Amino acid sequence: MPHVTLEDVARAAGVSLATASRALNGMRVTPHLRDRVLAAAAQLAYTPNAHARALAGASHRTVGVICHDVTDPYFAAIAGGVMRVAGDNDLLVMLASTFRDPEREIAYVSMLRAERAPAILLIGSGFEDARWERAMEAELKPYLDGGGRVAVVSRHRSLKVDSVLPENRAGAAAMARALLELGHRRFAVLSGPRALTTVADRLGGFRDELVAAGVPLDPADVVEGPFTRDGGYQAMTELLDRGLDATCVFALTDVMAVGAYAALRDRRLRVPDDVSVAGFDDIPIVRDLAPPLTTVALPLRELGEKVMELALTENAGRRRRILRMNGEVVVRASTAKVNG
Amino acid sequence: MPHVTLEDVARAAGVSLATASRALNGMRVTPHLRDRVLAAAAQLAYTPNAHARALAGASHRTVGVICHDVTDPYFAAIAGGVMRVAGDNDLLVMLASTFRDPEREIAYVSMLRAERAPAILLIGSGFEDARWERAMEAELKPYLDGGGRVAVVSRHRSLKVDSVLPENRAGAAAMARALLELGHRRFAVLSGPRALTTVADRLGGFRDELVAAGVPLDPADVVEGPFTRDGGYQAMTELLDRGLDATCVFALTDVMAVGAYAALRDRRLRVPDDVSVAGFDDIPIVRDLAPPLTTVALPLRELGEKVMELALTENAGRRRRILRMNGEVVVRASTAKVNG
DNA sequence: GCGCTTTCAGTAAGCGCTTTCAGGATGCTA
DNA sequence: TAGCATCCTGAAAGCGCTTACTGAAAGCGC
Repeated sequence: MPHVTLEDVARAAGVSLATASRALNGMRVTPHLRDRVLAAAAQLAYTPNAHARALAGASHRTVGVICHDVTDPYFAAIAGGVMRVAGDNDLLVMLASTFRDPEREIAYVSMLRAERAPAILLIGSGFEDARWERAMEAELKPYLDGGGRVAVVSRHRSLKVDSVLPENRAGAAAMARALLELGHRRFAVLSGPRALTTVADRLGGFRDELVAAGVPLDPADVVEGPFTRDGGYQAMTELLDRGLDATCVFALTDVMAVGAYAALRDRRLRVPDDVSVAGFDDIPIVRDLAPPLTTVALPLRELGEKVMELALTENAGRRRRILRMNGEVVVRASTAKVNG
Repeated sequence: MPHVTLEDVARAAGVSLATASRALNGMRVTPHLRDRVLAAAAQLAYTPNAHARALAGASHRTVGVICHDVTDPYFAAIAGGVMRVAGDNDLLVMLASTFRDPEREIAYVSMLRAERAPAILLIGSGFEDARWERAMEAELKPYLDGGGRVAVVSRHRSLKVDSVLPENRAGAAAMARALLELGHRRFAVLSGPRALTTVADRLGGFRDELVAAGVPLDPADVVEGPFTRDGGYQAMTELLDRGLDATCVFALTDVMAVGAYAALRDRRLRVPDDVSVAGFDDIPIVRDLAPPLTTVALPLRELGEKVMELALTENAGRRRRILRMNGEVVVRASTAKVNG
């Protein structure tokens, strides 16, 4: 037989469907009957069909989390925070990775809509792409209208939903200040794809602060690569091939900084003796690198906890709530003082 | 209005429910009508209710993956492989983390059963616990009988399902040989919880090989801690507090080795000059540590790809298939030669 | 032009569950 | 003991969709 159904249980217990349902859901039922139902259910290894249940109106407890890549420690850390809060609220979490494909991202939202997930969390930088924005809005609008809840980390341009924003711009500016303080005057940046809002913010914040201090950042000193370890490796290698002039390299994410470390090691260059390196995010691993990485510490787990909480909290007024989360520069051994 | 239903679409298009359904599912329908249906659907931002659809018998495409902790690079890497294959097969992946809680693991299986997921993948070491085994079996049996597919990575004791097994025992033995080869004779082991099958296998393989070479491993030299970075840190610290006698420390996982590095650094001890360190798994980050870690390289992504493939392939005979995956010792700079 | 097959839209029967509604016991008040 | 409120149980109506099954229209050979 393909599946044990509630009807089987009811029949085995000699009660009606309604009674069986009530017994299983803990509503008032004569103890005598309740026991018979539970026993029958256990005996038949009955598992209610979640779809039928959802269809029949019972609310379900699986929230969706969409990020670029769970494999990336940045997202893993945030996801960890989300799962903590979800666990406390007896929710199950469904993690999806888009691998930075806007199409796939929208496909996932669509499928979560279809599943009637009570909440959808979008983690990670949005795309600066009008077409994408419109498509996303088209998916989200009816979902929200249908009572769905949406909250996002770090994408803000147009989406009118609750969000928690890492202070990318301010964090990058603070990093610029810290590095200037150490005496650096010639910088290079390992950047990610320009289409990501995070890139625009971090790069802009860094550059503006330098410029404000009278230290220009030549566009040629900004090398672009994928937001991955290998992207960092490539970008750093490219910089090296051109003949590195900078005393300090700022990677827009820690993951890229890891790649940069490897590229430098392959060239027998030492950090920070030959060149200083700084990152952004403070993913857990960077304090275990040699040397430990100077970076902007974002409270990643907390970001995750906050979005989940935002999505959980009723927001009747339907006004967008924004939580700004500060990053803090943590100077570790990867950045050296330079004698001006 | 809460939700646009197929009926709304059908009415708007002036056709019957059946026709609307067929048009949306790409079955033969007069082009004229088909267009009207599609237009209506688009106009109303219609999304089919996945639950209703599943209930009505359409197969659904979300497989469940259960692991201990997605945040751990080991699982993240395997999950990456799973998602690759799933993506190629147009499947969505639902990732769940149990945080090593057997209860929660069973709860997730139960809920995936309820969702009628076409496949469930269990990633990671099983628990050596008869009660757990029985409960798990009780969940899995009816699921399999109902046509569900199950495949696992690295738990083998009792579960009668397709599995891909990292050669933990052989890998650990090979590591022992490699380390003996380097001249080491006094070892310490950073171990995980004994209840995990992986621990038993790796520790056993390592110890047996040493013993075979006439090098005993005193139980006091095996320190147990959680299978985490902090677990490694603690265990290493404990070892150091006792007065480290070994020339080489073998961490049962790379993640623990990372913690060990930190503990050693805090004591101003150098790897490998003061002590050699080896790990197991070859998670991506370890080649970026300083020094790069000697470890047993498991093809993690591939493990993930294989389980997903196992689950996808029909296995009519219902005979358990086992894929054994070899690990290979990769000697990097964290282990030094010792002059015997 | 007649009976045949073929094509395609519509009708209706569920999928398995929750929940409203109605009715039969039961227990209480007077 | 009659009369009413209280509790439970069971019957039945969907939730939104897919998919036989039905039947009308159209195409074909003779």
